[in-house]
Amino acid sequence: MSQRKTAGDAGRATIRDVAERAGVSVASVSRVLSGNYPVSEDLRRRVMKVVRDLDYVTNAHARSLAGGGTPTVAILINNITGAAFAHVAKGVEGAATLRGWLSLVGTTGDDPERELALVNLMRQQGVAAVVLLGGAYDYDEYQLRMARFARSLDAAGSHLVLVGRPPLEGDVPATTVDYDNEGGAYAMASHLLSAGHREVLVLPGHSELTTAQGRLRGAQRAFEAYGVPFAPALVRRGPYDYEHGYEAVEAALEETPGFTAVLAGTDVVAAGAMQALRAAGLRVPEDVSIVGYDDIPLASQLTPQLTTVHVPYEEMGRVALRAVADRREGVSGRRKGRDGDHLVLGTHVVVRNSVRPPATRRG
Amino acid sequence: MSQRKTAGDAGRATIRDVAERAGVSVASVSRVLSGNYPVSEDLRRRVMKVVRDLDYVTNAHARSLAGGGTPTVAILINNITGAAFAHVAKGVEGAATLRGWLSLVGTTGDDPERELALVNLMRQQGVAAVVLLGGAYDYDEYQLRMARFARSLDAAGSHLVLVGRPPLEGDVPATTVDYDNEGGAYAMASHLLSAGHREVLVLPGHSELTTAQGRLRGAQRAFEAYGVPFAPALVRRGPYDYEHGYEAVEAALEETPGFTAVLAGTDVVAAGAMQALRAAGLRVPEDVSIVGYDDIPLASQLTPQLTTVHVPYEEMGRVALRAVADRREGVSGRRKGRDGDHLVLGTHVVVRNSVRPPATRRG
DNA sequence: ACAGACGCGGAAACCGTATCCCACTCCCAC
DNA sequence: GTGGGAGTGGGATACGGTTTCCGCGTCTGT
Repeated sequence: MSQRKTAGDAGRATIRDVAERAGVSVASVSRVLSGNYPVSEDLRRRVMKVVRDLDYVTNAHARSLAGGGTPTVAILINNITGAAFAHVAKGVEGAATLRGWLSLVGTTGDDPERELALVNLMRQQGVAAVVLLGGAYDYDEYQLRMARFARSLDAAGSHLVLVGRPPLEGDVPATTVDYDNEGGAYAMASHLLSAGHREVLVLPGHSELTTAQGRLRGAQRAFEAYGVPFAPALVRRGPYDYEHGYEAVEAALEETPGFTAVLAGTDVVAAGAMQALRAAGLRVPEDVSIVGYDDIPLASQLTPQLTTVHVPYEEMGRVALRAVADRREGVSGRRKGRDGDHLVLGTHVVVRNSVRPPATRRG
Repeated sequence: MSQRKTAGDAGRATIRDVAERAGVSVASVSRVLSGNYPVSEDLRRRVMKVVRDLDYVTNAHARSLAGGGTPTVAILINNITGAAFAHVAKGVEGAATLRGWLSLVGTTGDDPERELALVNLMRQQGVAAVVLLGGAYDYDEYQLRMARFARSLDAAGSHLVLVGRPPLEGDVPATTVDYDNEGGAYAMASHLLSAGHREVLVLPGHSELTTAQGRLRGAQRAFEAYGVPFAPALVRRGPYDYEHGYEAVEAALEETPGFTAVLAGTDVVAAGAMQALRAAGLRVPEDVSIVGYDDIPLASQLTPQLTTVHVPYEEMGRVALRAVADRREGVSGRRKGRDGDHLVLGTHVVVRNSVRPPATRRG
């Protein structure tokens, strides 16, 4: 007596239990369930009945081990709570589910250690791809770190996808899905300038954050194009959050008043800025105009509704997953990774009603 | 010649590759890596060097199959984008990562079919628990469906956790993490009534949504306690979104003007309502007061900042995971599932500045 | 110096599934 | 009636680890 599991007891039913109970072989059950092999109608019925009776589901781990298995994509994100990247995650997850893929999610909380740990964890899981969301901090070490991730994942048959970050330098096996960050900032700043604003408070974000760098560059280019001097005193840096927007405006009103518009690096920053202006008794947009960036739902829910730059976050997520899926299909070329490595999506200004020409008050 | 994989080629390195290259047995490598067995320092060093050289990670599927493996919790959610439930997800994920657990995430998009498919998928994955987020639609079929999920998962050694929904009836193996929904609504409505408001526009949400039912009940109880008649004409139903808030107020201003306050079922609905009032030339809170529910970041970012009910969403997520983890430790009692089955967290009103006593204008 | 005990390395069984390959059956055509 | 072909069932094996059991070597105590 081999004393196997006393049937029907604890744990889940195995394919053997099903086979035994249906009086067929294990292989037949597997074939009925995977459906990629012809079986008689009678067999199918018998097996399916037992499957329903036992409420049997195949063990995904065993299945993956044996070669099959549902592909899984890992989503690594700083903070699920951020509206912008939640939308990207939604795009990835939605596209994944559509193809029957699974989505693992991990949050890094801006901690490089945790990021490393998570990438390794995902590597263990044998994920088809790791999608890294969010602007990166452009430390020296960053490029090396990411390159190592990329090669490591590539060697394990997986793939690294960077969303919303600039592409990696050199011949690194990674895909980047990006948006025209600088172009959006250029257009947004131009909008303000063409409305007549000349003294603009700029809140671009942290200087190490690649996203912030791009947005600032775009704004600068616009100022140059309009021949308007870019006053460093009117640039205030800080994190992409509500509090920063509030405090920056508060401080600017104190130290460098006279600006007629605020160019915020983010809708959330713009919201904080708007609140601070109100608290100081200024009206938006009558006294001061404000623009944001991202076009998250908040932008259209503020009063006045925010003129901002639309970024196709959810589509970026979908595109990222498609890139991975396509690459997985086209295993023919083997060592490719040439095209489709860097996808850039467009942005555009959404005009609402937080901008007016400046009141004629400075002299 | 057994013609195994030509070492160092495609795919990931196996434990055998490591063993071979280090000149030790497979078992030794496993022991070094899992660390649950004494090994000599020399062996450890030799193995670890090869592990680093090969950038080896264990195959999670194989490990799970063999009994070990990292526990995984599945988070099923209607829409990641919703701020409230994103916070719950964050709580679950954070607590999971803290314990070295993994988080799978799936979105159901309010589709029962997809929910079913996802629960089955998660069952295949052998997850330690399935956490279902969000208010439920109280159809007749719902209770049966959930009970089936619960039993099914329980039989497979997993567990169902309902967050933000009322508990299941009968002896169902599921855990519920809830908050004092009705109590919060009672307190919120009382706040409005004690400020002197008598004509209150109520936007409770969809009548089939359990969350909405609770919030409406709480409000009604408060009205009764204050001896204020609850006017059905001033109740407008609809989805929990910005547009509904806007349109409901628009319609109410047309059909049943004279209300001095809006009791919104959600902060987002409140935001819509606020916008509509402004569009109609009314000031908040001077002409009309508004209160929300949920206390998402948006609430404090609006102008004026919204008085609302704080719901400990992130903590609910943490509590949910802890409940699962505890249950998993305490396998001693075997057939328990008695206590800890229904956890209720408290809510409280957060007073900001969207409420004022009604202007003396009605006669 | 010898016996016993302890520590550590290695072979093999097993986890649950998919699949290759072979054998068997049934049917049809010659 | 028999041979061949098509179609279906079943046994064996691989997937990558973990773990148990066993054996050998060395250290210690008397």
